[in-house]
Amino acid sequence: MLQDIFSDLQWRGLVYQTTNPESIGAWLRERSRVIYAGFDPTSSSLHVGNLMPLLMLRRFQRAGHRPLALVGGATGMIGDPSGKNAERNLLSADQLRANVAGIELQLRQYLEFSGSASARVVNNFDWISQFSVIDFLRDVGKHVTVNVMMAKDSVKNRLENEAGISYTEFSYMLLQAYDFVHLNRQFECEMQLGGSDQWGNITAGIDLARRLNGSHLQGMTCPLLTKADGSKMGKTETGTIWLCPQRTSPYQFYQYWFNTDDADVGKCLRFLTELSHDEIEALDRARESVPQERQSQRRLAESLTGFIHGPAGLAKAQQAAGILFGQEIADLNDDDLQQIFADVPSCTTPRNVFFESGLSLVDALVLSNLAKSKNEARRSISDGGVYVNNRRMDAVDLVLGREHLASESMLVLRKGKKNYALLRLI
RNA sequence: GGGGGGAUACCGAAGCGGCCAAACGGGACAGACUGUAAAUCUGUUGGAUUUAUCCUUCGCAGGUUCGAAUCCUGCUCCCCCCA
Repeated sequence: MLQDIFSDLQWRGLVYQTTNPESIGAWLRERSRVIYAGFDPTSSSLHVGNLMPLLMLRRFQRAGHRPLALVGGATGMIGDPSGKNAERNLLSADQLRANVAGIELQLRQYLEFSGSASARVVNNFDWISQFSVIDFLRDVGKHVTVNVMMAKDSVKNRLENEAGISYTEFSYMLLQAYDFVHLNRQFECEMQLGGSDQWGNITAGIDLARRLNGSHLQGMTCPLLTKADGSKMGKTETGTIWLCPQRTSPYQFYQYWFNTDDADVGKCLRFLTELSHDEIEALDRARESVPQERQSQRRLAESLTGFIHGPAGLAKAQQAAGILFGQEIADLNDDDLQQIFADVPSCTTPRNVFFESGLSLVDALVLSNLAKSKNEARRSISDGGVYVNNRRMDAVDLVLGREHLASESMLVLRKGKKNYALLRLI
């Protein structure tokens, strides 16, 4: 059951460059194709920058094609010069192995591995490591002229740059080109996807496959996911937004998308969700008429968090969002609180003293570093800026006791809108 | 080497014997408003406290004085001009 995926991709603005733009839609409708996209093991987790190719593979899979996710265990040892203006540091073999393992695990989680269009994850180390230098130079290198390689943007930019390009990174393109040839032979893979910076590598693969296999392969690139101000999506002042919950909690992930600028959210909905055209257009209109409701951002955050962290992760993120934005905290247990406030600093106080004589709110604020001095703590309280379990406390002489606990052994202090601290009894 | 100017709180900057914990501006922190935005408005901005008071702070160390950020002596550092 093939769906017309190409016109959907065009509608979403996801088609940047393709081989044979006028016939590729028909080519895709003809029969189920095997389609590949590569993932660099530069880290042990995928990040927001990998979402585009990952989601592209999923879209093709849903439309009835078979996705092939390639982890660059071999190419990662070399370093892709595309889109980089400086030579990369080489990763150690151990580091790389760990990264490959982490990424494979994630890919398995996000693609479908059963049914007629079941996905496959491959590692190019498996075939590239089999090559001897002589074989590689004779069988692959002989078919590519340096003239063509130097004309590719990824190389040209670096030749013009005074930092130059090492022979190692210069060779990268040949490895990726050979991957396509190999996947074509072994899995009948006929199409490669990538970001717009991958066009040179993709076409190199297509050329090589024509010479070595006599086959006519296809390529397609997506636009890069950038914000209206030109900066990259998926980075914050505090760093990269990762897909693994250990590095970026589902809550942080949800918040990242929820805070998307109005100017960017329409593009994100098209690029990163599988919502219907009707729904996306309805959200566009809602953003015009009732921007304050932030429907688009909410839907985007829900869709992506649900996809990456599952329904349970989404529910936790939403619960955390509600609580961190002022909902009163009650009837929770230690585990829930710990989850929600995972990123919030905590402090401790002895249980027996707390139960016997209590702890003054002023002392608690100083203890938790929410206030630098008792004076400052008092000031904040009388300003109305201090909350316990999200309920405003305006009595300067308040003493905290058993009745203020939010769960078995914790209570939540807050100063101002967003400064939280967890107080735990030990 | 000679002459002149300066060092004040998070930053800039006023104060030049008591009314100085120190004007004003920025920043920061709260509150209101708002769309988890921006702008705006209000309050706070050395420490302790029973909010009245005490303690510490105006480059460093001494001194004069009932009283010093303010006057005197020495020291350290910075800037400018002349050689």
